[in-house]
Amino acid sequence: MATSKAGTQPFALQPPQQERSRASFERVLAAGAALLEEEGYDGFTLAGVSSRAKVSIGSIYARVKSKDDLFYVIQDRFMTESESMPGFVADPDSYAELSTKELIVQIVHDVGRTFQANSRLLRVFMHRGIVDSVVAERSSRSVSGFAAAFEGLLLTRRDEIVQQDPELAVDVAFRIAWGTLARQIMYWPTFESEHRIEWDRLVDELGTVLVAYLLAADEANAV
Amino acid sequence: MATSKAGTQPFALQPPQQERSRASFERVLAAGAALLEEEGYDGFTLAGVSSRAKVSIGSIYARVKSKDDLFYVIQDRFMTESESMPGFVADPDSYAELSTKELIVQIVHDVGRTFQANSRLLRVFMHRGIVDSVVAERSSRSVSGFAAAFEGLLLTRRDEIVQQDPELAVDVAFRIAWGTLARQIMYWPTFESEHRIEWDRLVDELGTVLVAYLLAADEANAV
Amino acid sequence: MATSKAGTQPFALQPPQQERSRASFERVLAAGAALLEEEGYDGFTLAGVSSRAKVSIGSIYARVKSKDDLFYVIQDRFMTESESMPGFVADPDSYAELSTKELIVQIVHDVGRTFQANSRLLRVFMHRGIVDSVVAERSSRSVSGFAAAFEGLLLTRRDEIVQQDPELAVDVAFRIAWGTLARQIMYWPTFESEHRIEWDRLVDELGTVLVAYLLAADEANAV
Amino acid sequence: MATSKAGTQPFALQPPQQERSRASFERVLAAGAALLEEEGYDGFTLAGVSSRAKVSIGSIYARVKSKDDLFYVIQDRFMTESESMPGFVADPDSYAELSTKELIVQIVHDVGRTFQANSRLLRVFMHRGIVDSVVAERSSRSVSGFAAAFEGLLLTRRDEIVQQDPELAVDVAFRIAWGTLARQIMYWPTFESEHRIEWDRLVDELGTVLVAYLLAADEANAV
DNA sequence: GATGAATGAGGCTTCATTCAT
DNA sequence: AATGAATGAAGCCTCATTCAT
Repeated sequence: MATSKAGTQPFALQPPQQERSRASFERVLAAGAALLEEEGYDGFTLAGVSSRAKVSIGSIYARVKSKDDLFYVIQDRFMTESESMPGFVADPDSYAELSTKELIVQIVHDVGRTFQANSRLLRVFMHRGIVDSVVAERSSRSVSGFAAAFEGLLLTRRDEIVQQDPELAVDVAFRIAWGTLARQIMYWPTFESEHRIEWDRLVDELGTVLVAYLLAADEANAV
Repeated sequence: MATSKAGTQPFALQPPQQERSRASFERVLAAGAALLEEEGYDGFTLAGVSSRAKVSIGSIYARVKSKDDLFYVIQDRFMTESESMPGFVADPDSYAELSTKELIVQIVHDVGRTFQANSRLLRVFMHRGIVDSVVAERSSRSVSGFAAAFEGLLLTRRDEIVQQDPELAVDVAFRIAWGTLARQIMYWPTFESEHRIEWDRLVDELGTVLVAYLLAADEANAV
Repeated sequence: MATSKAGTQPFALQPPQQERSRASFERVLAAGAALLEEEGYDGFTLAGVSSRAKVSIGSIYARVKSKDDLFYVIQDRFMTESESMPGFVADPDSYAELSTKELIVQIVHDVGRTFQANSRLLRVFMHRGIVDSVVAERSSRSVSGFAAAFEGLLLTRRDEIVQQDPELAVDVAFRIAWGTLARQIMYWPTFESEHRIEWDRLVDELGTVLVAYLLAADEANAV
Repeated sequence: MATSKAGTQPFALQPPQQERSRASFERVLAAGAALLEEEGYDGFTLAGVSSRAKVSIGSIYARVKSKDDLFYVIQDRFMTESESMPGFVADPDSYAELSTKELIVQIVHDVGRTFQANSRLLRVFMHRGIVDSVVAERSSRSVSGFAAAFEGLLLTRRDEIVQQDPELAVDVAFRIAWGTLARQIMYWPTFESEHRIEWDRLVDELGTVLVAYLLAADEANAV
């Protein structure tokens, strides 16, 4: 079982007292993220981050308790960046005009776009999440936020949902969209079925699935 | 041994006087799998396997080219064990009597049971699959086999599938079932939505989703 | 300083009692020599010899005390093979007709041919000789035999040697021929001077040198 | 540092605050060289160097990419030390006054002295040179430099050389001197002929040989 | 006698973390 | 405060030698 690190307090130990210091830690985070993207977790060494950021290892340790801790901060940074969020989280109001069916399809597309845009880093977070419960917990928290937005948005159309328990249904709907696409990204480009359907097709089809589930099969097929 | 993968397959010596040797390598594989289950990939060290199996490191290397290779053999062994296969793969004929709706529900349950029974090892294979393409490839091949069985079974009821492209639909259905459940296992026990619905409930609901998608919403709701 | 193994008794521990056993040890020696030629000393492992000779490691150890010992036996075998000897050692009488100058030139050519024909193995023996005094001692003994033949042959023309101490002179002559050519072989194909003169040219020139030294410069130049 | 060989050259960090670090790496090089001298290449282990230099293994790896690389650096250091160079390389001008015959004799003595003073390390470099082409290449380059100096010096007296091709002749002369003496050092103290003439005698005689070859036998004998 | 599986010491290398400057 | 040199535990792998069968 992975070591349970829940409860550690990972954020910056000292409030940055100088601008220069803040900027250099910022470089550390950027360098770390870049390294993770380019070389995966195996290439993420403190020596590498230090030399890439042009910040000494000692300075990194002044801000962060351990390598794991640095990873957590990078993950945090990533998760709060707007580019890493699906559109329906960043700007839910703009979906008001859509029909429910269109809304579902649109939301699924947002999820798909998010995964494609961040696949490398997401893969690294999945990788570590399996082994480090702090990472898993944080990923989970972030995704829960997305789930809440997703579900909130759909529940504004609660009357149209045909399932008996709409709360449950939208939760399941989110898991399906997120889980299925996450899985493709994870082993990308190795797909697990012989039919190597393309990403866009899969995203479209996921829309169909959720429409069928939440609204009605008839509706789904009436394209 | 089922799947023969030239080049990465273990040595497979002659049985005669190697009986003792075969038994000791069997202990190595068991020890390795146990270590992986209990401590994850980080705990999987040659020293650990050696001492747990009571087999010297040198003996392990007599059968296997490298640590990675040992991992592959363990993976292979796991993938060809019947306990690691969903029921619909091991024994597809016994599903003939079921109605299509029952069949779908049953198949999804099979998938769910497989994940629950093997969650620890599956998590390790996912973990390594992200980083080691041989592992990913093998996992993928195994899952492809399940997908083929899944799809084959559903396509015997092709007439009842309402989607315009039944081949695509059953492929998507498999990805949804597999991907969603794999994802839950991956971060187990951390779920990504606030609603911590239990595993069985999710499996049930997945059945509903796929029935709605493949057959019709009406059917799905007529519980 | 390399471990001094002088005094160990390296030859076959047991007289071969059966023909079959003798033949199999013969295969061991051949396999060992082939391995040494093809892969150098680093590729000379007992596992390699055993599998190549199709003789078990245990059987090898029945004939030989250690890996070093096996090497010694192979070296011995090589040194007593006629192919590894210069012509003037194998058949000194056939040089009787030559003029002294021709004799010198011919002898040097013999040395050159010997080195070229056996360069790979000779290199291995040099390599080990630096580190293992038993190997050095044996090489030395073998070369001493060649030296004796060389010197004996030249001393039949003692009257023509212009140096004051003909015994010394022919000894030096041999060292020069042997040493210079051995050195080229050793680092072959890396030569140590910018002029990459070819082997044959060097051999010719060595003849000239020795004629000049032993007979007279005038004689040498009167080609 | 003299010869700059891009790619294989050590890191060469800035002097400032690395003074301590430079000193410790110096200790590493000294310990390595001492180990090589005392125990040969087999005794040259990182653990040995580390404990002898009182520098951690990790620190060694901060300066050097691998064990081989450390060896190269030691070799480089050795080759650029003035003590390892024959006098005619370090200070060719001081030979201007000598007669050509005296020059030849003196140069050969220089070579002899170089070999005697550095026999242990030279033996190690020969040993590795057989197996590691980088070592061979570097040795070769160093010796080529000596050869050039040797040949340059002799060619200032080109008119006195009786051989038809003076360039070739001095090249051969160098090979003979270097090769013959290198060979004696290699198997030191085992000589290959029964006459165990002493080193100095051999060096003297080599002088005679080269005088006879380059100038004339008469000259050589007129001692 | 022959076999070859088993042993395990010993070698190289990496990298998170510490701490003197 | 910042630096980056130093540490050394821990991991993987090889192969000569032994010994049960």
